[in-house]
Amino acid sequence: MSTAATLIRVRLPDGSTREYPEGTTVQGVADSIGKRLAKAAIAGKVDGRLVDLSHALRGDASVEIVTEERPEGLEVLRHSGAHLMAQAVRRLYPGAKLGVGPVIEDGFYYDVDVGRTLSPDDLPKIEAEMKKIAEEAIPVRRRELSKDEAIRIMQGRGEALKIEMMNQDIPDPTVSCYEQGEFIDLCRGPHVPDTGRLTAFKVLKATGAYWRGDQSKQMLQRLYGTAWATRKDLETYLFRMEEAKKRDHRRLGQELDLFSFQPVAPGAPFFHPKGAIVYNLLIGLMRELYQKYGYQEVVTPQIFDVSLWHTSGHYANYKDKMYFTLSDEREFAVKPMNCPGHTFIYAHSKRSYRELPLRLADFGRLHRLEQSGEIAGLTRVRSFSQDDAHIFCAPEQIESEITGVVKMLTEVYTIFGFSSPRVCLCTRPEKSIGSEEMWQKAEAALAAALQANGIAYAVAKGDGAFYGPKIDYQVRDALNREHQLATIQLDFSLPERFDLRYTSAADREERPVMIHRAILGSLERFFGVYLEHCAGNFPVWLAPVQVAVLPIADAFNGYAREVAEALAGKGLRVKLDDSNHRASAKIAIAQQQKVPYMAVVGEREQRDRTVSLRERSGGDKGAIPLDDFVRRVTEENGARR
RNA sequence: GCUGCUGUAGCUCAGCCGGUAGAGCACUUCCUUGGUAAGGAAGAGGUCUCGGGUUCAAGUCCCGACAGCAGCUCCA
Repeated sequence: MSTAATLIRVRLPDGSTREYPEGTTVQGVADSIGKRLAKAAIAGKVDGRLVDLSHALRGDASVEIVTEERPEGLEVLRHSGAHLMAQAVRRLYPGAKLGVGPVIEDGFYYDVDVGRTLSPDDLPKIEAEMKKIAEEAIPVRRRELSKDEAIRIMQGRGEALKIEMMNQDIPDPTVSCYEQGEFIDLCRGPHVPDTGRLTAFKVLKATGAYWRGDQSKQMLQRLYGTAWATRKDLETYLFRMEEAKKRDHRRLGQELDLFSFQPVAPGAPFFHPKGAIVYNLLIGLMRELYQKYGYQEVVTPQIFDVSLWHTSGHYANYKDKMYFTLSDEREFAVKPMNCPGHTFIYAHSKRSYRELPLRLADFGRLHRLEQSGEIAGLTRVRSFSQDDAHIFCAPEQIESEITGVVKMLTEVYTIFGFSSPRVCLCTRPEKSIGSEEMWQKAEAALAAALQANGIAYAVAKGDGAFYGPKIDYQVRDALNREHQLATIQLDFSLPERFDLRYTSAADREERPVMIHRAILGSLERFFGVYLEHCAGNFPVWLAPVQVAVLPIADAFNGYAREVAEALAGKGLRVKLDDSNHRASAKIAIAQQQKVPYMAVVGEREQRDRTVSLRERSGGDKGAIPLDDFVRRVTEENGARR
């Protein structure tokens, strides 16, 4: 160390300040703090900017050491994982071209062109090569290069895609590259100091992906991988994935006999009796709340003359997703939305401001021709219904109406155990109708309503409906995955297109505003999301079978029938299992069907007029009097628990 | 829609280098009448998704259709 070295002041997260010679690296700072930290360090944060450990400090700065357990540390680890995978691919498939390799939730991917499609057999080979490179502990070096020089290097390596990126997307005159052994990649970084830091990773799958997500461009192979700080974390993650698979709603739908799909109607679910019970209970809940929140339910047609869709703007903006039919020499379209139909009910009579807000709800079946590759289980279907409603109101009622929707929605989500939703304000999309002022007014009104209710939200530019901006609600499920459910859309266009009016207090003809809103959203999608959320363990009020009555032997079938009738008499859903299985088999079957309560009856129960209770969560809960049991389940059912 | 993978009994799946189809569960019948996660036996059940092609011979190989699954910018 030169005696003339200038000292710089480094502020640490705990507020303390230390002095170091200028040029000290982040690793150097970590080393000076402690052995454990020095070892766990994976990157640094200098004045809030993520940098490599090898980053040399050139002046006073606040420095944070990022360890691999921290979210940023994991991100660095995963980004390096992507490089490691790319290096393995370059070693195994000479001439392979690299696309992009970003970090994603729980892992990373890298798009590569290896001149053919990769099969599942390729994955273990790639992973084995990655292990080899990791064990070599190759130092990772950052290089700042001029763009021209970087392009020359990439040309030498045949990296056509990287060159395209530099030419088209990177305006900066200099770029950074990361080098590890014979491998070099264009990358912002930061990265781990050497490949030996990668100890827990796995190559997960390979699929096709278009270069830059553009269908007209070449198809690359997207390799997915994951990396974690420790092997244990990796195992936990893989276990979590297995658990998620077990509660996949398509699988549960089959196992619990809730619904099915048939090739004759792609994207259109068939709800079996048990599934239909749940489906109708969801509708029942909403109907009850409609009463409370002042909605009126209507029933409207399925198909309309195309002229209606021309007026509404759907023909121009939504035609690709609509079903058409030529019948009676007249062209009709199957409705993809309820809104235009509702305008007819509104316009059927002369409306006064005294009637507003008019809230019309409709569980009508909708059909949308989603792209064949988009449809999946219940989450993306072509035939569905929504807990849909349209609120016709005066402009000055917008805020209070939206407040009302927000209140109702909170009540609903509480019932289902979805908490802290994320809210988005979606603005004007490219394909849309209505004037610019109209949109600005509508977007401002939604923002005002959100602010008035103290709701934090993000803006999703261009994600609105074609007729107006919207507020979307995303909830997190039991596995911490996000799902979009509620939507609240503001619409000044349809009232104009259908020339809707009301007479104001000042006896003037005014234009109402329409608020489109759904809380569960599509009932089909909600069904799927909730089924996964509860893993098929429906609460008592939603369970297709609430109680399974299980006689120990035929001799007690009579009493078992009495028990079943006592429950059914209270409107409860009961299944009497009078098969000749043994009690333990009957229990296993009911357990697998995730029935909340099992009432086992034998000689003792018959004598004492009790049932031996067993809950889905397992274990014999002992005998309770039949009357008490009926009361308990009835109460729980009514309370929607 | 595009790319890849898959399609065998009601369900989950096996079926080798092409030689006429198998298991477990479920179902039917019989035996068993049992106390908290599956008692035993017998039987029935298949146009191997559909349509073409290659072959002496196709569930198996090739082409096409349909359906399902995964993916299709979370921007170096």
